[in-house]
Amino acid sequence: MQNVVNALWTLEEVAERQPIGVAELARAMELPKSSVQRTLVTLHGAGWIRPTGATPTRWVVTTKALHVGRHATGELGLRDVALPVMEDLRRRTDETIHLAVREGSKVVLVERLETTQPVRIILPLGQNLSMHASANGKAVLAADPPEAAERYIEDGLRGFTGTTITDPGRLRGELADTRERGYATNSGEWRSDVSAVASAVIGEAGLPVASISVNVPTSRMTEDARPAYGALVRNAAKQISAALGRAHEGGGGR
Amino acid sequence: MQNVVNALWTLEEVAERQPIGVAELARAMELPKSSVQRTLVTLHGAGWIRPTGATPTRWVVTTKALHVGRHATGELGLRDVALPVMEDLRRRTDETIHLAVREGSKVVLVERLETTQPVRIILPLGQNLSMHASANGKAVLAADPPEAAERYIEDGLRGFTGTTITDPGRLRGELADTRERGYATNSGEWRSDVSAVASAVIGEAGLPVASISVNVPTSRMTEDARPAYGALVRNAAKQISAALGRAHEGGGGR
DNA sequence: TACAGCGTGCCATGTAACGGCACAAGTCTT
DNA sequence: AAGACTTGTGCCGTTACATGGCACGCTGTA
Repeated sequence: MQNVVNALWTLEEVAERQPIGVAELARAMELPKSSVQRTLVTLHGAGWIRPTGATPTRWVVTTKALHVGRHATGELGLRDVALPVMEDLRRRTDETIHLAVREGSKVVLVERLETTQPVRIILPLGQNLSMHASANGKAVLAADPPEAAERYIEDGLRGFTGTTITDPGRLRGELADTRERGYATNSGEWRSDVSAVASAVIGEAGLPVASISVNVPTSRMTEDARPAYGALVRNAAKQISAALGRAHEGGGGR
Repeated sequence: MQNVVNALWTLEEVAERQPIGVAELARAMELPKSSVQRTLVTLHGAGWIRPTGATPTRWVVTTKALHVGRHATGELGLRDVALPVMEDLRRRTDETIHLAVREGSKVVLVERLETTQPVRIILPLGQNLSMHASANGKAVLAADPPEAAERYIEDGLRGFTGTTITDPGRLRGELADTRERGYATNSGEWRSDVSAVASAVIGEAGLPVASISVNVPTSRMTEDARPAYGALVRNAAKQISAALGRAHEGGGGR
């Protein structure tokens, strides 16, 4: 099914480069122009992309992908279970709450509630989070079996800011601290002006399936606030984990 | 490219019914089991779905669709332009702000900022909004050329709550009021406990490309608040429209 | 005026998608 | 406890259909 793979690839490229035309896209993908053209028409027919209306024809993605993507919360019903807990957490902290799901060796942002306070950056849903330079990533890594964490560490730890942990030994220590405390921290290790605390959500298999975090501008993250937020986020994660387990026991499904 | 169409359809069905196995999916889609099986493996290879790990194999969608979908804001750079305005609007109102884009005869939620106040429902991104029973929809419809609105009206106006406008004449009057005021309203016409005011974002072609709204629990939407919020949302939409125009004039390109 | 870029459409070739079928493993029923 | 059902997976001959080179009409530029 090579053509399906090509079609999906084309879709991704359109999303990345939109608005874009046939010729430019074919050049970028190093594919015959007529093949790309046929694929674009097909994707349009299926409702995944649409022409902008301009001449020459430029293509952009539709919201079809969003429709599909909103189901991408990993565990069944994770969003429904997590949202009330996230709301409560935001009410108590008035800071930005993130929910990220584990996917292979990645952690992806799938839901968020924003603070009303002025804040520097708003991350788009679907954002990939670093495994070793984000609180959510470290929370998941700490809840993983040690072999999995080691495998990740061996791939190398990329630096983002001056405080990013790039030394394997220091990261191992940090993960041990995380396990002891019950929550992970991030002090401007990915973006220097963003700090956070996070705690992993444990699925029925005993493995981390998601993570919830409180995100705070580094300037507001005092040494008093950190453990307080940590305790809150730890309890929130525990609540969600318990609710997930119950959903599987009870007659939840259909 | 029938197989591509089938593959995309399969992806949608997996999203809708996840977690689901081959046999059940094949039955639901009335397609040969082996074809569905091959498609699932292909989608997995391309990274759009993944097995849950359970036996028998159940499939769920990955966050790939989210990655693609976050680019689906219609106009180039709409999100970047709109977010600061939305933040300002939320700061002034402390209510939930929605950004929706126009797509054919649909209006789809693509960005939101939540209030800190307790609220009934949080809509997921990608949610389809009604054209005649939501403030965002009516704002777009009012900014459309009259023929387009008439074409929509002729398809019939579905009722959702007791206050939904299902009479074509009343809707025409409402749209005229909207044009005069510069903002559309919704008084529990889709969900009885949600009211809103909205105003359309006009693209460079002079047509509505998006809409921004302030959403309030019906109990908090007093007769005093409505025009105040209306003026705010009208100005916000005007700001975004102007910024979009400028982006196209200036060297905003890459 | 000539040229180079664009999007679009055609068509003979040959690849690879199709789907019926069979099998192994597991689950519920009797 | 043993059959009668599921389930997911893999094979393989046939032929449908995806492929990509090519040519056309168009627009903006040199």
